Amino acid sequence: MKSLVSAKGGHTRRKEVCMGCGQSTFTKDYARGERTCSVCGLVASDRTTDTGPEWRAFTAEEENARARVGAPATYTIADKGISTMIDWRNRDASGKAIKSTTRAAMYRMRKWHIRSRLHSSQHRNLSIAMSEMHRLSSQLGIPRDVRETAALLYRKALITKLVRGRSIESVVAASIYLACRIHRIPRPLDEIVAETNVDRKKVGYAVRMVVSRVNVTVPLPSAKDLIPRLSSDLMLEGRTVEKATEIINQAKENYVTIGKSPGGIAGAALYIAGILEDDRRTQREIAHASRVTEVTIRNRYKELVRVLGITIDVNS
DNA sequence: AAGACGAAAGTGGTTGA
DNA sequence: TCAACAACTTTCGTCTT
Repeated sequence: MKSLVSAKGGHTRRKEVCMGCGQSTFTKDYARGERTCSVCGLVASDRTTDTGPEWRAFTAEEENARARVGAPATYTIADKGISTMIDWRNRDASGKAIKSTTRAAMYRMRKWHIRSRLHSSQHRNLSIAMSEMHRLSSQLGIPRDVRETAALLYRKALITKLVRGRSIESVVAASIYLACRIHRIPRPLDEIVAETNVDRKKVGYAVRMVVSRVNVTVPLPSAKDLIPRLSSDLMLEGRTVEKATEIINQAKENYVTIGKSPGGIAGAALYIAGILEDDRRTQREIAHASRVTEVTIRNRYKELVRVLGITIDVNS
């Protein structure tokens, strides 16, 4: 995790070298308002900017009521009533006739002006939804092609009058969730819901509605799809990932994956692969990354070892 | 001290009447 | 709509490294 963050930083301007140890890893401590070097502990500055909210909230309702961030929805609602109108008369401000060349340009401008305006309530809805979708998918780091699928799903849902009586946000969240699954990069529903202001149940219901009413086949999340994400979170090596994939394939052939949570299977496969390839992670680390408990990892791993007849070399 | 193990009781979601 | 059910979680004590 830490090294991922530091590896990402392409901002050379912001890079600061610690005067104490010569390395450049600083962490902010908001509780004390200090920036300290995480290697040697030198306090770099004692005036940290707290980027968090200045309010406190004790319930989800309060959180929703007080949060001031979110989609700048007002800018996308229709034209916000401040757009310019282009007159149809071919006269300039003083009433003189406009030159023919200018007239042709005016004609094109009018055409596109009208086309760009939002006509029906559906367009209006779509406009709001798309801005929300943009916000949510950016927040979650959803790739472009998946966004396209999500947008398409939403449009289909809108046509089948599915959004009526439901919040736009919940259907948007559902579309993104399903698009991720279609593209075989499943995200846990909770992760998506966490970035919205709607409750989980409503999003879950919207997911069901979209699946049943919109004509799409959504593959069930499989353990194999989770491997890339998990292994990058755990910073495992290539051969370990390959081994884990192999284990999952074998597990599928032996029908031990049915009815089990994909996270558990993927985690267990990575755990075994880690031991076999000498690229070991603790059960706790894996459990945390794959969003199941250590116990589940243990159970799946025991089961996989038993069914697949893998012998674990203990002295490693 | 940290990690692994497993038992037992509790929880949320699916299935079938 | 409700109860049964399997999978999974939580909790906790014990053993191993």
